[in-house]
Amino acid sequence: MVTIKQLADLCGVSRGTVDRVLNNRGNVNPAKAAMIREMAEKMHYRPNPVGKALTARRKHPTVGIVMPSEGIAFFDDVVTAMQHAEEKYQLFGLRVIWRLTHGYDVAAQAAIIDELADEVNALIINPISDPCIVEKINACIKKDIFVVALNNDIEQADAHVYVGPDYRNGGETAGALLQLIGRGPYTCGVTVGSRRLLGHQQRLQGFTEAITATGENHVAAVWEDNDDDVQAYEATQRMLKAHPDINALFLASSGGTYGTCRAIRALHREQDITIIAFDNTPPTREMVEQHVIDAVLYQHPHQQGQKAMQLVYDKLINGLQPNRQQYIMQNEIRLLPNL
Amino acid sequence: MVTIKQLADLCGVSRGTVDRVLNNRGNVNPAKAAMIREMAEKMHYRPNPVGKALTARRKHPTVGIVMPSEGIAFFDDVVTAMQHAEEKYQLFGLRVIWRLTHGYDVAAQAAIIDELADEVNALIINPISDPCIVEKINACIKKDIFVVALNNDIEQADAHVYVGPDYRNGGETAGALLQLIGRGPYTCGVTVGSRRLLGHQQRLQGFTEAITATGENHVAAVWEDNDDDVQAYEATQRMLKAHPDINALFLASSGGTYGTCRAIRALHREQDITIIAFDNTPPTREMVEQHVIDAVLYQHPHQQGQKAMQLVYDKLINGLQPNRQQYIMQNEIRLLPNL
DNA sequence: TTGAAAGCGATACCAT
DNA sequence: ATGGTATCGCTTTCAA
Repeated sequence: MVTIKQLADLCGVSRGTVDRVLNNRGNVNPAKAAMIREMAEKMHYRPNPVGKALTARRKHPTVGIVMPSEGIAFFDDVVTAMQHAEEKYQLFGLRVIWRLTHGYDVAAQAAIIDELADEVNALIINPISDPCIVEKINACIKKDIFVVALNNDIEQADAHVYVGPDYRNGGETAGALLQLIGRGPYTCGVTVGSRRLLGHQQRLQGFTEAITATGENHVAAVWEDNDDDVQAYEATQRMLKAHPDINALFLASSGGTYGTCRAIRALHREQDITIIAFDNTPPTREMVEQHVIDAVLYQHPHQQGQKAMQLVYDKLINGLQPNRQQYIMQNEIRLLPNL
Repeated sequence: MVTIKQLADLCGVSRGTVDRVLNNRGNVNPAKAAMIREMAEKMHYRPNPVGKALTARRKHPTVGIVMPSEGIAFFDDVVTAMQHAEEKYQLFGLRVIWRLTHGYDVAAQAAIIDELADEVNALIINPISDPCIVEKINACIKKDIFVVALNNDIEQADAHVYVGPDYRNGGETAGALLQLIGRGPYTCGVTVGSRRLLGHQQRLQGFTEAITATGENHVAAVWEDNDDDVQAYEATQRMLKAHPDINALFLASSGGTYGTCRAIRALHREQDITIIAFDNTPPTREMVEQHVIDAVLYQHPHQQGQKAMQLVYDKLINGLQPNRQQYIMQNEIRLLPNL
């Protein structure tokens, strides 16, 4: 483990010069710079993260967290994990600015990004899929802000990291499980939050392909609940009357799960409809306990929050780059005992 | 974030004195010591982990890893995760001594512990359940070695941390899944590595209770495979001939899974026997792809290794205590798409 | 018993 | 363009 001091001695220069070279701060004789770089390479120099951490505080390492998490049970768990991480990492000098909002409002999120852009060195954001937001985020990245997209990726954005689920695989997994349960042939209903939500569409695609592969199942209806329990309740009632032969439901939505299940119970269909839903939230758990929901797909909310914070900590405090561009959480199947 | 220097100034003493008090090194006027302690409390002093890390290297922080992992596919993943962690943490000055052995030999493991006891500050060990080992480990703990029991807890041991699965819950989860699959009533066969393996017994108990709760299923036979594919192959052939009505298998063993599945195929019973096995290892995966195994219980080998190393790093390098005594991994249900 | 000072590794600033 | 020095928080050693 060679240090910057040893490197300086080996090269016959001062630590300051080595530091300037290795961090591209300029003002160094090109020939000398080349020599130092070569020596660093040869000696396998790696900056010691502890030394970096000690000086990092001067930059007031700060991360902004932007999540429309209020009222979304799944995000509560993500946020809780990030709060735990904050507690731990603040001992290391990391500061956190929270911007938790209610609902998806492009203008509001854009304003928050603008506001934070001058105060933070890193940004953890659940971005709304909108060109305006993408643009703002690209501006942040240009300003050398380290950006982590959480739970929803930003397709056209510059260099950043994604932490979140593989939506398509969630649908495929649900489809495989439904077939394993073996109460088919299935006539399926699928709920999504909104047709505009890319992730939910991907779940639907994965699910449809999985269950139709054998030719004996099909998706009879897809409806939106706008992540709202009342809308979900009414839509479910309506759709089940229109499609009385539906015998399986895939709840690709997150917010309306409870409303959907209440509708099923009201129609006394919980016995003959197999239901797979997402996320181990209190209402979902209740419906599993009451044997309305048969299985839950779990997307590691805690891991998502923790990983996002850890990436920021490693970058800002220890000067360590992430070793991937995407951190994809597994879709886990959970039943009552392992919920 | 008050520092030791600020504390010293507040108390009108030197940093050295504060350090002696807070680390109980003695040689301090009792009245002064009490005053300093009080002030530290009042100011919510928490030692800065970065400062600790910077000086930790003088103690040559070293962890010994003792695992009978050779030839056990599941442990390969645990070890791989620990190797990745080693790579990262060695930048922080952590040193690792590996002692990976083949097979469970009490005398051999005891000898390794003795050998390491003088060289390490921490020990990550997959302990053999044996009084002799427990005694050795307790001796380590008395010597202030930080002990992490990995994948198998040491019941009668002194203060230590456990990282690993909840075996009983693994059985319960398998039982719940089998019932959800709904090809019952089930006549079950169960394989364990050995009757002496506590974890496998707990899986069996959890499984049995789960499937017999409704009264329509039962466990017809339990056999050992000693984690050996050939033994597993023969035992399975024998048991399925003795119990031709078996229509479900719970492979609570780890090592013999492939042998068991080969026997099933040789008997052409893969269509009518539902099989649940543990661990996403290459042979298991192959049997899932060939539709011999219906579902796999995944025990987060990677997380297990990573968490064990992280606990050691936090303790030795940052001076942070673990915040739990047990880190229990979830039992996850995996099918082909999310394997 | 106590204080003063050096050192860990990287960085920032000031003087040259 | 370059070197020297102080700094971050904590530990350890040496001197008093």
